[in-house]
Amino acid sequence: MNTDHRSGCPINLSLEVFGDRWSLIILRDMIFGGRRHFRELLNGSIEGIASNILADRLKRLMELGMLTKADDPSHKQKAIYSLTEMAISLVPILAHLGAWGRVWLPVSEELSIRAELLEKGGPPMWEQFMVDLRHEHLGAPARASGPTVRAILQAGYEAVVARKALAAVRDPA
Amino acid sequence: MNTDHRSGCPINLSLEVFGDRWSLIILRDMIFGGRRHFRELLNGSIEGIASNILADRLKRLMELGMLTKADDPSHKQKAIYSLTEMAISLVPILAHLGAWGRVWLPVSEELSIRAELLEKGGPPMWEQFMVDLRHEHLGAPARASGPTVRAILQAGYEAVVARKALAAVRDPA
DNA sequence: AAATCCGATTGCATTTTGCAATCAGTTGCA
DNA sequence: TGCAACTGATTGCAAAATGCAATCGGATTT
Repeated sequence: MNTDHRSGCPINLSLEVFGDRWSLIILRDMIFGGRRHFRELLNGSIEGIASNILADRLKRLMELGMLTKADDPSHKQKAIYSLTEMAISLVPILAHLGAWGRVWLPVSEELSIRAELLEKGGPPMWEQFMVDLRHEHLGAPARASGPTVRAILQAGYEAVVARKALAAVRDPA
Repeated sequence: MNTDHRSGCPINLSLEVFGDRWSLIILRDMIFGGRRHFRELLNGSIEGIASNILADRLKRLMELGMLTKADDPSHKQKAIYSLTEMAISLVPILAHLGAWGRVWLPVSEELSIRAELLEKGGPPMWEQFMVDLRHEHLGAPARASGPTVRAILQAGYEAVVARKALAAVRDPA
């Protein structure tokens, strides 16, 4: 059980889990981007993770109980990574982190619209999102009605992108 | 403005601020431990930070706008580090992080009692705590009445330590 | 006058990271 | 059938970060 921790402080132990530059990025892409495969995570993240780091972090997150891995039945070579409840319960923290970053850091509009929507939706929206994720990743029952939270966030993102593209056409720099 | 960031994503930018093993530990010790001096931070943290890392992180956090440094008037050699609003507004995130760690990680009872109290106090208690911190670090007005939140957390900690010591006396292993 | 405390700094070995190339097996398509 | 593209990784290597111990010059305490 006690495998070499610096201290039993909750904040310290949390840092030992994702106190690095990539683990939370991977979880972000799985949670908000819906990515489930190695290549999706490798090519999909804007930040450009290296494949050896990705492999290492996926392994680590699995050992920590944040992810599981299964064979993709439709594709003998593909592996599907799933979030565990431990990872899904990070949603409120990611929402707070996004809100904090929006206030204090030089975020871009496109990439912070999701954080803004999630902040406005508040804890009820986070809870809906977690239900969606449990459905996707743990096989739990889906919500009865309405679009998924990820679809809502994605729609907001696309609206911003479209609006900026339109503005660029109208007013070429 | 744009000084070499991996992306404008709020979560990524947040990770660039404290996505390492020490920055949040230092902020934790300042926020919850009330430490203001280099030596207090050096000797006070259970995890045992090295002096060169501490010096580097203090400098970094100052450059990022999370801390300020001032001369201690009572001691020509001492420097006092203060939290900025940017750092104080991390309190809700630290509270969530502590709550998450308490559920999913092998925390020790002594070191997680603060997180437990903060969780039970909820957002109203966090807000009180932030008012206290603004008073301590920014010279803002103090709350009119009642003990500081840190004093409450500290009392809880000491109660646990005392209870465990008593149990050890009564039942020597 | 001596010892201790102050916020660091230095040197050095170890570990982690970043990057590019590569791997063997699987799949899709001509 | 042949072959290119794609699958989840692995390897080698240079650069950066970390951990650790010793040390610094000045200030304060005893």
